[in-house]
Amino acid sequence: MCIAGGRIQELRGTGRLTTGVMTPASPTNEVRAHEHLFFEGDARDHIYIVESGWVKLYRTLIDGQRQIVGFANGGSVLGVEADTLHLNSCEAITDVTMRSIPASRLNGICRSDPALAEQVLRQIGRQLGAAQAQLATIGAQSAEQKLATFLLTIADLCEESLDREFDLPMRRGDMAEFLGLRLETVSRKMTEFQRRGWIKLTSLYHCRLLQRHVLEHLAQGGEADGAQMLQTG
Amino acid sequence: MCIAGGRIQELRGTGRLTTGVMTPASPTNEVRAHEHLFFEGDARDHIYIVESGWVKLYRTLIDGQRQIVGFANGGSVLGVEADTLHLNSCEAITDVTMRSIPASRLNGICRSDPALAEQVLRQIGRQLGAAQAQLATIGAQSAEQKLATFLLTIADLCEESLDREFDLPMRRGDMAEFLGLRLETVSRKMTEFQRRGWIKLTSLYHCRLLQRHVLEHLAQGGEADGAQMLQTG
DNA sequence: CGCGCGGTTGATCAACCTCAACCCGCGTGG
DNA sequence: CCACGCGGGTTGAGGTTGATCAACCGCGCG
Repeated sequence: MCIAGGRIQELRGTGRLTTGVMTPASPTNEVRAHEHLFFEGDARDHIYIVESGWVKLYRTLIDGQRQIVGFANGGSVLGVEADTLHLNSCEAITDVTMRSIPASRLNGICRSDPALAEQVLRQIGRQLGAAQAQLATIGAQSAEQKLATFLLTIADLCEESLDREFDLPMRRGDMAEFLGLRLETVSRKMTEFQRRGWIKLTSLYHCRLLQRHVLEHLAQGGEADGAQMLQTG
Repeated sequence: MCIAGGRIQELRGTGRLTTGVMTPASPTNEVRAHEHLFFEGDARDHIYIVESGWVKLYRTLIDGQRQIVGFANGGSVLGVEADTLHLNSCEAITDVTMRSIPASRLNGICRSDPALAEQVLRQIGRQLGAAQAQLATIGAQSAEQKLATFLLTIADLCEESLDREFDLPMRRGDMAEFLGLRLETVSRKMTEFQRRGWIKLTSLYHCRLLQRHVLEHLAQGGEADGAQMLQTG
């Protein structure tokens, strides 16, 4: 099913942690768009579970280059990769609500709250798989293929709503930093996709898939100029 | 400490699961170099814990491109990213011994074996951090920087033994597929590193670091031609 | 109005890929 | 013993992709 053309599974809403699992006392925090939940190097005194909204996780190299290592929405667990210090920075890209769990409660969590522990375990496994899929995308695909993969992922995410139409919750620069490209390249490819009739951008942040099969072919490693896809052009 | 120039922490031997944690009944399997433990798409009826030796985890795109998503040695847990089917193929690159845990025992593992469960939790967190570090390397660094990062990672791994001297347990092609490069590029950069006096290859699979600080500078995003590093040349 | 931010577009360039030849060590078999 | 092929690696020439640098657009806002 999900072969190596891999989608970013952490973007999916499936398997999310239900609030019912949480102990009633877990506090709910709210964070506004563009605020940071934590920075790389901060002490990790909590882990967080996103309830609604979107955040981006990223790392910064000393030369200023950034790499977004994941986007996360409802159900995702943040901060589990860290031991004592956060390894990523985390910034809300929309308004966000989340629950926080003190790091101290992680010790012995299996005994104290086995249901939560197993949910967390499953969720980390999912995130690991997503990170690996993203490795395959960044490491082995062309700019065109990366963008096709990315758009399909976001589209799948929103297929609960109107088919083939969805919001892109991040800017061009975020997409570029996620895919290991420059924002100019993302911009060029987006317009190219549109010019070829594969997608339609109704606004900068809203997209409609016109030729989903072409994108799927690309995302799985196919060429853009195959004759078999011109039949519908 | 480990800022974004990120090393592949899963390569480190630290934090490995001790056999004492395992229930005595866990069977030990042996696998010879170049044999597969499992393939992408196989049913995941076990997870595995590596005891000794090295394996590579990889995904294959339909056009034949491969991406190695991680190398694993003693202490690593394999198969946790999967739900019902393995998402990666896993091949031994040296002779390997490992223990297997039936997938059925994962349900309720927190109750039945909380010590093991928490070790697995920590280990997956580590692997997730490693995958994210690798994302930053692949997505945001040049070929030169990627190779410097990679060599330092392997070197750190072996710093238990003779300082600055270590084995590369994989071939050029594996390094390339891990770093998102072509093997010709890896080969070229390796000889270039050697020509510049940064490393010395005593054999194809044995390396000695002569100018560790130069590699560190590169790995953190620095330039190769800075004057400040020629003082020791 | 002027400015800044985010995005688009164009021209140029270099890093890396591609394809091909070649080297070397090794095992095999005539 | 040598010829041969093979796997893994290195090296070279040339092409392409995507980065770089710069100009420009549209919009919102002080």
